[in-house]
Amino acid sequence: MGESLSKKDRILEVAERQFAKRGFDGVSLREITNEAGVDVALVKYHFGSKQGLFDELLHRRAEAINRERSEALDAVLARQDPAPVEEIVDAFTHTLLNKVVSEDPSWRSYFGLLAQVNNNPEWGGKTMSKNFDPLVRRFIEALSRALPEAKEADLYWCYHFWSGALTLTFADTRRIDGLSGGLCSSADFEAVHKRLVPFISAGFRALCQPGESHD
Amino acid sequence: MGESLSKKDRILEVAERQFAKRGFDGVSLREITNEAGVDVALVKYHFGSKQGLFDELLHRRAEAINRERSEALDAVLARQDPAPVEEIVDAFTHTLLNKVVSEDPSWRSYFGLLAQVNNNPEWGGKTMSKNFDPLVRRFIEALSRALPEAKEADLYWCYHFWSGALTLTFADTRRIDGLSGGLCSSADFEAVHKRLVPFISAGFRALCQPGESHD
DNA sequence: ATAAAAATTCAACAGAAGTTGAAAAAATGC
DNA sequence: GCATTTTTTCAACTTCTGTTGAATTTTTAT
Repeated sequence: MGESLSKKDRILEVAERQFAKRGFDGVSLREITNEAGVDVALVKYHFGSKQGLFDELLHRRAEAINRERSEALDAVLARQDPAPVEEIVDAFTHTLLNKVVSEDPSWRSYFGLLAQVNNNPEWGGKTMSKNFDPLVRRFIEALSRALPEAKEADLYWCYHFWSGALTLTFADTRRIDGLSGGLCSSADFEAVHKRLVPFISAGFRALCQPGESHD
Repeated sequence: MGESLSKKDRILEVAERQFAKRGFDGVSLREITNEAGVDVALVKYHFGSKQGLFDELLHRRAEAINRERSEALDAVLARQDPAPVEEIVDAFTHTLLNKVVSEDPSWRSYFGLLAQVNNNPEWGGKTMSKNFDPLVRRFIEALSRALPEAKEADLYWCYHFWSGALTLTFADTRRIDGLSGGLCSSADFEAVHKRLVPFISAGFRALCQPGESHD
C-alpha cells in the first residue's frame, strides 16, 4: 500500500498543514477529513473535539522541540558558561531552522502553526507559555549570565522581539518576496538563519550591556 | 448624547475590535451586528460582504498611518541625510506606539488587526504589501544611505525581523506577563518603545556594518 | 474460533454561517 | 408636500458547522 499512515495520522498531517495555513477557525473538520479521506466522526473518536485535535497537534511536537533545544543549550554551556550571546541565541534558533530546511515538510507546517498561535491574542499567550515557557526561562537565565549587567525586564523584552521575528518568519507570508523585488524569498530559511542570530544577538547586547543607556 | 455614531460607524468600531481579538474567521457578522445594535443586512448594504468590511477596516486608517510616518521620515531626513539609524527606526516606530499610548483605544484595535494580517500566511503578505510597501521602501532607502555598506537583501531581512517584533507586540498576547512573572506587561507600550528602537537599530548595524565586530 | 476491544462508518441534528430580495422607514431635494 | 434616494428592517434560504449515538467493521487476545 502506498499510504501506510493510519487514519489518525492522516488526520493529524492534514490538520497540521491546514491549520497552519488558514488558522483554527479558517478550516472546517470536513475539509480536513475529506482531504485525509476519512470520516468526520473519527475526529471525535480520536481527539474528542476540534479543539482537542488542535491541542494534540501543538503538543505532540513540543516535547521533541523542547528536548532538542535544551540539549543544544546544554552543549553550549558545557563548553563555556557564561557562553557568548551568539551561541545561546543560535542554540535556540538553529534547532527550528534546521528542521525546516532539511527534514520532512511537516515540521514547516508545525512552525506555521506555532506562528498562528504565538500571535493569537485570545489564547495564544497561554498556549505558548504552557508548552514553551520553562525552556525559555532556561535560555533567559543563560543569557542573563552572558550579560551580567542586564536588567531582567530587558531580557524578557528582548526575547519578546526575538520571538516575534522568528514567528513572522515561520508564518511564511511571502511578503518579503515582493517587497524586495525577488531579492529575498520568504521560504529561504537558510538566509534567515544566517541573519537572525547576529541580528538578535546585537539587540540583546545593545539593551543589556553597560554603557548603553535606554532610560 | 453618548452614542452619536452612525450605524455604519458602529459596525466599523465593533468589527475592528472583534476582528483584532479573534481573527477574520473567529467572529461572525451576527456577533458584530448584535454588539453594535444593528441589523446584519447592513453589512451587505454598506460594505458588500464580510470581506468587504474587513478590507475597509484595514484601508481606512492605512493612509493616515502612511502619511504620518512619511512626514516623520521627512523631518528626520530634513535635519540630516544620511540620518542615524536610530532616528529612522524611531520615525517608523514611534508613530504607531504613540497612537497606542495616548490616543483613543480604537487605534490599539487597529494595530491588533494589523498583527493578525501580517502573520496570515494566506493573504497577509499581499494585503500588507498593498497597504504599506511603498512607504516601507522609503524607509529602507533611507536606511540604505545610513548604512552605505549594507547589502540590499540584508536590509530587507532586517525589516522583516523588525516587522515581526513590532507585530507580536501589537498582538498583545500577554504571554510576557506570565513569562516574566509580572515584571513586564504586554500592554506597556512605552516599555516597548524605549527598547524596540535600540534593539532593532543594533540589529541593523550588526548585519549591515561589515567592519563592526562584536566579540 | 470466539469473545472483547478498538476503529470506522453512517445518518442525522440542532444551530450558526454569509448572503439576499423585498418591503418599510428615514432622509433628501425640489 | 411630493417624489426620489438613501438607509434600515424583516424574514428567509441555503449551505455549512461541530458534534453525536448507534450500527458496523476490523483488529486483538485468548
